[in-house]
Amino acid sequence: MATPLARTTKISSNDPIFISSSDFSKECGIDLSTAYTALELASERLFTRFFGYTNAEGDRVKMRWLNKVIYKAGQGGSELYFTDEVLLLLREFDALNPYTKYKKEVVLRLKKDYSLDFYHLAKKHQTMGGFQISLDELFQQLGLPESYQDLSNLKKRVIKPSLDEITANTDIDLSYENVKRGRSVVGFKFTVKEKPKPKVIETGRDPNTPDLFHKMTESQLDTFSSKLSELPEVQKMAHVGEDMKPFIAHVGGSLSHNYRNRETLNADSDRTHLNEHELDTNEKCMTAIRDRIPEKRRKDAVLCIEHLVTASPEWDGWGTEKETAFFEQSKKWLENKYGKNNVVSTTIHRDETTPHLVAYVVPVDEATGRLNAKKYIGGSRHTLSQMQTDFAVEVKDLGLDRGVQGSKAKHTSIKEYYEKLNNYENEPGIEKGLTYEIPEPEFLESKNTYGERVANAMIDQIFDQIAPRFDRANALASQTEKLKKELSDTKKTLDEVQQRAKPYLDIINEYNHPNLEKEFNKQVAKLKDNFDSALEHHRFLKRQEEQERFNQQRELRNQLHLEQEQKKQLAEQERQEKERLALLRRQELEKQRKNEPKKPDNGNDNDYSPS
DNA sequence: AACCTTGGTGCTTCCGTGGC
DNA sequence: GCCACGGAAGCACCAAGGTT
Repeated sequence: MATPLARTTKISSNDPIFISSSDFSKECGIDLSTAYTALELASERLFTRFFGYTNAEGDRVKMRWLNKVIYKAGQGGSELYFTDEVLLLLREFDALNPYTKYKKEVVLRLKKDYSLDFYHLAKKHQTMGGFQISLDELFQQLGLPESYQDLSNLKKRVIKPSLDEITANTDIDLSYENVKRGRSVVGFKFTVKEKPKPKVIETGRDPNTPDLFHKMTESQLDTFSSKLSELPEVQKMAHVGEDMKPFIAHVGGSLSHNYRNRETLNADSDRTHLNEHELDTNEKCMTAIRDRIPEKRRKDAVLCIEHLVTASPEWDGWGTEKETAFFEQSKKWLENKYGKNNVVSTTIHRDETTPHLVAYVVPVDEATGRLNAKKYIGGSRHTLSQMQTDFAVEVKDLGLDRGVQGSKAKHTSIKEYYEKLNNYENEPGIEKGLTYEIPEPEFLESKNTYGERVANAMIDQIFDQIAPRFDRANALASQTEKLKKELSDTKKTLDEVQQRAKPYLDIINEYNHPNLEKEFNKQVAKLKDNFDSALEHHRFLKRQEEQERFNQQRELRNQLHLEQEQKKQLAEQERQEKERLALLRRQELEKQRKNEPKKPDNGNDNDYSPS
């Protein structure tokens, strides 16, 4: 804080530079209550510090920064008296000496006692890639106490912590190695490397357009928005300041999304050129909003209303003249509702799923000149609902109807949408978690070395695993596009089918009348009765038929039985007749034998005759 | 006021290694 | 091969500041 003043004013060692506690607390970002003590301590430490150099004659010169410090108890600050040599050096070697020009943020981040000294040495030798320094020189330059003659303590407590802090908090990586003579360390070789610059998002917008939100990462934007709102200059522009802080941060974020100056995941960059902005940059838009907000206002006033006007994705007007008319009528409706001057700026987005219009409205009541959002969108919980109904009337001629009143449908907020994108691991089909193997510590390996090794191994493994997931994500995106097209084709087919079916559906609807239904039911009842009678008759006939069939079968059986009996009788008669004939034959033969004379026996064996 | 965390300091112990 | 020295690691203690 003091050195810029010492550099730029023509003061001598007798002129003090006054640093107040309040300035000190602001600059260092600490509470005012602790700033008094901190300033006193800082002054004390600076008073004890010295530096050295070799003059033209080759003599070593040691010099203190300050020759006097006065704590002004009554004025809440300290008076610093720089030595003439320091003042001279600051003035004359300003251009060559980077030490006095380091950013305050860098200086404040270096908390260790010797970090700043090492940082200074490193920056001085950065272009050469590093520097070598003997132990004696190091002790002299840093003003190290004798206790650090123990090299282990010097490394452990001075060099390593300082280098770690510099590497973690500044724009350079600083490392070191021993310089030995025999086995003794006689100095150190420090290596300085510039860190790679942080990546920026290329938005493809006009490079000639100056823009506060251009080429920043998401976190940078957030930080910037927040910091911007804290700047006295911005607060001054905001007339009052305090209540503009969150407002500028919020609107800044909204505008950078609106003007596509930040990465917008749900937008198709190929269609971004189709977007229309009433004011061509977000900076102009922010200025216009700010200019419209009255200087005198309540602390809790609503400063701006962001409107989003759209219609169902299925509407057939998208991409036709109807779309243009829709947005024109929407704007006209907003201007009628809020007054033309209050509708500060409008934007049409055509690069998201459904085209929509975004309008920034400052709710100034023309009658009183005051902010009065309640007049337009407050008062009753039905106001917004009524607004939807009014708007529906405005665009009814375009074939649009009001949405379902009192619908419980819940939109996916942008936050939820992005959270879902980020939590892709929970999606089905996506592998969960990243895995990595932690290497085993080597024998006698130090914790620091092992820690670095583990960290490097984990980073390598995680990168290896992330890369294919990116590929898969791209593949999924392409698949999604394909499915979207299929869905679109299916919708077209469905529309065609509905068109074809329409005449039939109309006929059905035409006959869909209560009396017809009664008649239909009557006819059905009659038919049912007829059916029941017919069924009964059918059953009767069937019973008769079965009875007849039974009778026929019985008759047949009787007849068969009779025939069998007759057969038996005939067989019996036949047998009796045979027996009678046989008897008659025997009787005839007996009679013949009795009547014939007796013949001699001539030994004829063939002669057979009964005896 | 008690407790915890962080950073600094002094000291000891252990082990590897270069010199003799 | 012995030994003194350098370097690494860890313990104990203290002070200051923050948290509960």
